[in-house]
Amino acid sequence: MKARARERTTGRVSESTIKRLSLYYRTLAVIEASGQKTVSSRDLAFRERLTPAQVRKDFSVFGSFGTRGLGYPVGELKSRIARILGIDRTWNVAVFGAGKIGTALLAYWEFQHQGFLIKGLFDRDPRKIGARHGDLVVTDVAQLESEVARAGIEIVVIAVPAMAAQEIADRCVRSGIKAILNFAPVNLVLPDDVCLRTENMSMELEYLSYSRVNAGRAPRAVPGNDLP
Amino acid sequence: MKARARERTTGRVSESTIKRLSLYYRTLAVIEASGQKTVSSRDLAFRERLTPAQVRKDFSVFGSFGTRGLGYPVGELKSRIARILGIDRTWNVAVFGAGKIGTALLAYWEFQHQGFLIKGLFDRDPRKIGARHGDLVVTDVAQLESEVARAGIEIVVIAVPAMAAQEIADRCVRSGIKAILNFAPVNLVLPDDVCLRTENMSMELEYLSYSRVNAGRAPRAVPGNDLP
DNA sequence: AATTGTGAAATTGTTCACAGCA
DNA sequence: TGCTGTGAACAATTTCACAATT
Repeated sequence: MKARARERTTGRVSESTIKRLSLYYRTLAVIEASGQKTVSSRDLAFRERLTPAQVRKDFSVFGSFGTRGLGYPVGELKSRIARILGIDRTWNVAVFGAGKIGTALLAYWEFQHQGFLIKGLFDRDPRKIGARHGDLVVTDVAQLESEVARAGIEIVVIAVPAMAAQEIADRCVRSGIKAILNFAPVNLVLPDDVCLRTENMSMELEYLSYSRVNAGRAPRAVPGNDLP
Repeated sequence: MKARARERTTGRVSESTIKRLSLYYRTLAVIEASGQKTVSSRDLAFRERLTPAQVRKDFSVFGSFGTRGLGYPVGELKSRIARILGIDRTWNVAVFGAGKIGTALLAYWEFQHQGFLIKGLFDRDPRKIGARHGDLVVTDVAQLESEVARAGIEIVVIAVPAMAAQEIADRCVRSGIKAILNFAPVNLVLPDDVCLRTENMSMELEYLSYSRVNAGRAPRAVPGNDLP
């Protein structure tokens, strides 16, 4: 293949590849900050505890970004990944639920998630409505439909109690929302064209529990080498 | 195989099976609360958006729990899963970082995670040390080693800034901790026998972003998340 | 000499399809 | 009849290994 970096329009890309792209992106930011200009699949693999072949395969799905004998140009690789992930733009986000989780997310956001702009914070509780969090004011969830439209919300974070989550999700979907990040411990039922991710801390804790109980054999991603 | 429910001691169990067990567990609690006494693989599969064969395969890894023609006894299945996951006991947990994320976790915990008991909350900031959160008092992180030992901490949650996370993790590991749930946006480097899970909200948001940009063909999530 | 890009092989995970049992 | 348990078929993902390129 002619080596001028070419982006390929690919058919099916696996979820795991996309998740790893996200990891690479974060690590590339660190590498870029350190001043390093190129990075090899071996280097990146070592940092992520993956194999170099995996790293190359992940990138090759989208085309040829690297230079044989040299590696990948850090800055360019990073911006290509940003483009693939769709984070070379901003997204308007609304958070539903101004309780502990909702407000903790706001704090988390401050120094992270540059491209995901929180444009709305909603709650049902009259005692919370009107409260300020940074430059956001808690809005009555009754105004969900009008505010989602007005603020051009594209992604919704659900941080309300389990009981209320399905109703909020339904109303968001009816307002045209197609991407939901759910923190409520409940299986939301949504149309197939809505992308839903459920953040599930129980699952992670239970996985830790499982692996402690079955401590003899721990699950390992062995770092792998192409050549020493 | 003789049909008396028998637990099998299995060799390699996939991570995805364990994650799904966690999902089944949560759903079984809902089913149990509804009074339903048996559940079929078809029923469970429908609720989790999986295939019935997948559900049966997951259970069969650990033995035969069901009754042909009838399904699985809800209560018994639930407690078997609890045993497999190691949540038929309690675990002593410490949280490092009493900032927004750490304290949000505490609130989240209240009505969840019954078996994971928070026995310590630590921070470095003198203004936070001594503050009460429910029946926990923020302890100086200087006492990490002594408190981990005294309270019999087995699982650690890291909710400190990225800068400080590796140091905390190292000290925990030196104190004998073998299971860490990390909320700091950094790749921790730890010995192979320490089980580490990193909760990564960026990854989920970026996945949503990706699937909106590539909206033509909707993404199917993996176990752990939403769809098969 | 170093390192990518990629078919082919190996491995892992999922679904099928049906025997066997309540 | 209905539904589990499971080997065999199939599908997806990862790793290998090496030609191609700088």
